[in-house]
Amino acid sequence: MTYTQKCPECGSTQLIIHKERGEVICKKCGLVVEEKIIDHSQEWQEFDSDKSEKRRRTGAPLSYSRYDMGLGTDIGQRGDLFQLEGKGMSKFFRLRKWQYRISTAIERNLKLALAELKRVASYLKLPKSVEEEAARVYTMAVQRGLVRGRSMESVVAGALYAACRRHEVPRTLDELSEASGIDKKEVGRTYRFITRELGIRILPSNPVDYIPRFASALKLTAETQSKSVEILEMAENSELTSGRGPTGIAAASLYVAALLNNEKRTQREVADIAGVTEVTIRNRYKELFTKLKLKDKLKHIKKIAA
DNA sequence: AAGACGAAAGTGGTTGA
DNA sequence: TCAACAACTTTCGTCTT
Repeated sequence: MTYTQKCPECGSTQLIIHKERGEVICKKCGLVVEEKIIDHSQEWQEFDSDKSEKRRRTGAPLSYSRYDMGLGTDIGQRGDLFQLEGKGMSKFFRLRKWQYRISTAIERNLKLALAELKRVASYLKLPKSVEEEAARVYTMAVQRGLVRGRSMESVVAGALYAACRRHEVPRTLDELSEASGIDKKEVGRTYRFITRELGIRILPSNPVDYIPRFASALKLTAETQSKSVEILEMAENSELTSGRGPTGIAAASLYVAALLNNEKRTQREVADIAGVTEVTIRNRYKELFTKLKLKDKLKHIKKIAA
């Protein structure tokens, strides 16, 4: 999908389309250009090219929030039985019994898991699309028997984390951990496990995605927010971001931006919101200073203030 | 007194043999 | 499977406002 509009505020053409929020946001100045956009894209995922061609928009949409997407198939009880006798008959009954057992086991599991998933998702105020994605991931995990040996809750948390990352509405591992009551390490472990097993590729999370949330939690102005995005881009160009924790970088750039805009927040405050320590912020923004030569700028501003 | 700073030691995860 | 390694945290003492 392309978006060719210009930002009416600053004229920038760098507009970000946020499907889950239904908003178009200017990357430069943070202005919400358009909101409550209707998502016209198809709501299902495609597994292979063969099936995707057969998809038609008829009937109720497929939903991964339902354990069998409303499309279960059972081995029948009557009708085609008359052709079988003896061995065939007993085999048939055995199959039916197992199918019943397996499907009820999976169903029970999914029922519980999806309820848990719903709870955690709403606790974190996650958009519906992420919830669906997580449900899909979880369903695949169950079908592949990846839940065995792991607690259901931790797999749910892992699936949610993966879904968040994919939809670029990042929540930190800490937040997932707090919402689900699962140890942070455990969430990370199962997250890595299921994404590896299911072959889900995830882009490394972008620090910019954290900025709006952190900024609003710190009650910073929009100017500061876009300032920090600016700093973030400069940092990225100077190769300062690779290999570092995205939250730390986001926190540091916010801290610096707040300083530059005379909206000073203590390192402690920023650190708490971002879920990193003050030390990390110090290290990051020390790097920002030396590499980006922000030092002079800051001194300049201080002089004006004094 | 609170915040900022930095050194040093410890932790969990990744990588490469 | 193990050791080396980088990033990050914890802790604590010192400096600045």
